[in-house]
Amino acid sequence: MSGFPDDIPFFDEDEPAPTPPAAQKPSGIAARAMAARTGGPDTRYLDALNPEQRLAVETTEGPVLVLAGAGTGKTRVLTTRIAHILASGRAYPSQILAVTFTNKAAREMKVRIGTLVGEAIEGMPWLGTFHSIGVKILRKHAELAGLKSSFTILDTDDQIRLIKQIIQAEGLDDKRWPPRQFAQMIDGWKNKGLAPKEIPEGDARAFANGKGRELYTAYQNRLKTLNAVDFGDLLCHPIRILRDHPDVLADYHRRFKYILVDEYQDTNTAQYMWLRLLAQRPRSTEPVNICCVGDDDQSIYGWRGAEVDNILRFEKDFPGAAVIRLERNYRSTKHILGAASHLIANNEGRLGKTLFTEHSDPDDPKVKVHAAWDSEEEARAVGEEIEALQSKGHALNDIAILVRASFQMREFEDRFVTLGLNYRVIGGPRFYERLEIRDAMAYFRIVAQAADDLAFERIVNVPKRGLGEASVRQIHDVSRMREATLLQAARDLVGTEEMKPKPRASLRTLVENIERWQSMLDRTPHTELAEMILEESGYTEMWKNDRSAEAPGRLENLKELIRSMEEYESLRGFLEHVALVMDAERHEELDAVSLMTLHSAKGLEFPTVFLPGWEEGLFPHQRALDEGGRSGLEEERRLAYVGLTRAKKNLHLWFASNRRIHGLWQSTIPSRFLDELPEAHVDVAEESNSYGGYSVGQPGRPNPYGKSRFDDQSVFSNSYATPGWQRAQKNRTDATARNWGNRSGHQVERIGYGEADSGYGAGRGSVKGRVIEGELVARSVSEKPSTFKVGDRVFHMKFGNGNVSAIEGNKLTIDFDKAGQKRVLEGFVKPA
DNA sequence: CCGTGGGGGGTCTAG
DNA sequence: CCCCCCACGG
Repeated sequence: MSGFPDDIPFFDEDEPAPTPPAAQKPSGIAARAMAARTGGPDTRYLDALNPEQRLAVETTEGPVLVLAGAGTGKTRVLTTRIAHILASGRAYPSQILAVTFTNKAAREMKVRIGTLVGEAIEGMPWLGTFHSIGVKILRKHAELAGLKSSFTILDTDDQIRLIKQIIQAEGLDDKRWPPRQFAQMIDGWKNKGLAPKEIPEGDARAFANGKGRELYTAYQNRLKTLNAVDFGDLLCHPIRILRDHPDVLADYHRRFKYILVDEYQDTNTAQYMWLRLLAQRPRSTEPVNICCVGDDDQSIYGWRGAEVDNILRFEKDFPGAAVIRLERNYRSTKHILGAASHLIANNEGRLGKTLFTEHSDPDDPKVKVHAAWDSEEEARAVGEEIEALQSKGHALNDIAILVRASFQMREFEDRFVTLGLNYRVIGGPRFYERLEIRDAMAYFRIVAQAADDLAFERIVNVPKRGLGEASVRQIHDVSRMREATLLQAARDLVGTEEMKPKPRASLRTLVENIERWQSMLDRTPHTELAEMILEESGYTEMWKNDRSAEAPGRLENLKELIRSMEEYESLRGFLEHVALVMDAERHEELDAVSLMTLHSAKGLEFPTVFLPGWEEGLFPHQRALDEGGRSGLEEERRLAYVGLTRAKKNLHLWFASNRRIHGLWQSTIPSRFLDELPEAHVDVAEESNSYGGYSVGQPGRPNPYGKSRFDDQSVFSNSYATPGWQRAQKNRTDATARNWGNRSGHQVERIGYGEADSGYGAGRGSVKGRVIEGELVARSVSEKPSTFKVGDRVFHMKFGNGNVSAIEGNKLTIDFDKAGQKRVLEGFVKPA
């Protein structure tokens, strides 16, 4: 039995009242509208806009594409546009569909619309992320997807465990066919909106000896019996429902008078299909009032299926669309904008925008480029710089460090801990991904949704109650035999003699507890119930008895969990929230440096920004280059652009000549992106003392060069002429050349992070002049026909013999007899 | 049934 | 290097 009543009204409570907005209770917009009765409509909110922004706000009818560069007031336009639609009486709040990508963006929009129009935001039920709106649609029409409206949303962890079970059930070796990899494939298919029967034959064959499609089907079936969906389904199910049920679609067409999309450049194919379905009006000449806002230069989610193409072809998709460019930047100095614009100009395939600022101060500092010996040095120097700023009264809240990869954060954290400098990690290990939170949530889930077998499995022996693998298998057997949920199976099992007395008694207690909690669900305040569950299950007890260092923190987190439940009206609402959201705890009041990845920095701004790790292989990231070729490089460049444009005033770029990657110290080359910065806006910083702190050949850190290449740098002043810089340049060119050499057929392979030769090792051979990176990477995606074909028997130096199972450009997917499935470059295999 | 240690593999990045 | 998984022994 589901714990959720199926008749909760999530949908109809927001039907517009039969009276026009101006006649509603005099609050919020209505108040404004009424106040305006005497003298025309109150449109003071328009006064804060520049002409382009104002055009974007007032062009309410028909399709509109707003190309909004970084810092040009994109959010202001979106929120003001909504406010304008509301205040001018064009639509009710519930008739506006506004989608964002992140919960943070959705939250921010709600707040800002709130300040514009008053407190009427309760009535914006369709403002949210693609996923949260997907949930809403799916809950309403769950039965059309073969689900009950109480379905649970699995997170990545659950998803992988489920896939693992399915792979094992097929009798396959989950070592050879990693569930994780398959989960990514499924994700990829769902990003394209593909059901099992729609996936390309090649894809289907690429996994588990051709069982890809079968496994995908089995996975979907399993989800259905679990009454569960994964993230991808939150888009795919609604698409199918809207596509297959014209009456339902027509309903939404009537409902949504205006559609707004934030970050349109990040939409994937499924999201695009979803939007098209809702925006298209087949039997009507009425214009489609869709407004997409985005910036092709800030498209940084290609790796998870985003199609920049969606924004590039907007005008084709929506004929007669108005395209409005916002290029007036309010955020950054001219140096920062100059650097960013110059860098991004290296990309092809842009819609083209040039940011400018009218604000210019001769005292504005140029962008500074710094060199460090290694990553520890980098962290130390940045720490010192921040301390210096702090002592000059600079708020830590105004400082951010943006890294390419999360492993870079650790050194900064370590450093800040020793310095006693406050910092906060944004988007770090997420609150709800923590062990104790996931456990607690599993308890809540099984109570709210009895069919949630994954939740049951997770907690059946947590805390330890003597129900080990043997008992769990017994429960599983019964469940399969009776086609019942694990909980039902467990209930059946305790009534028999099949289990030994001890596990049976403890299973009985558990089942009875769960049933009792379930029966209380509707009549007990949910926070109270949640506390009760954690107490009576022995879960909090378990951590109280745990003497490890983390235990107190975990208890604290559990308290925090209960506390955060108070904001929600029911356990159900809360579970949904957690499945979709739950960013880490925010301590806004604390003055602290922000530490995050470049990806999570999009949309933010800080007066002072540090961008460490500008080295080849890290930024641009090797994997992006290997897997994405030229377009991968361009995406990395856009990421760099995003990073640069986060800064308002002070911008510091760093590279370290040595970095530890998976435990090994490797020497590195400055990022090619540093070369793409305009000298007019950049200073190479002279470090007064940052090299004094380490000594050459310090224990535990062998110095491959004997003497630091930067030892004598400080003799020279700010210029690209320092020997360190020049040597770094030379080093870079040489090594790029070596990579080039390698790629055309020598030892290097970069499958995962393994032991593969870094490619930056001993030099050999050289190519004169500067290697143009575009051509270098373009090779790996060239579509020239492979010399191999599917089914060929091949030999690889490292992995041995195998069969080609898929070909993509010059990359082959090969099922090796011993090593399993790998993707390798064609140059590394020869016919067997 | 549960804890430990060896071995192998590998997280860039949302929801 | 670090984490996860599995085999093994108590």
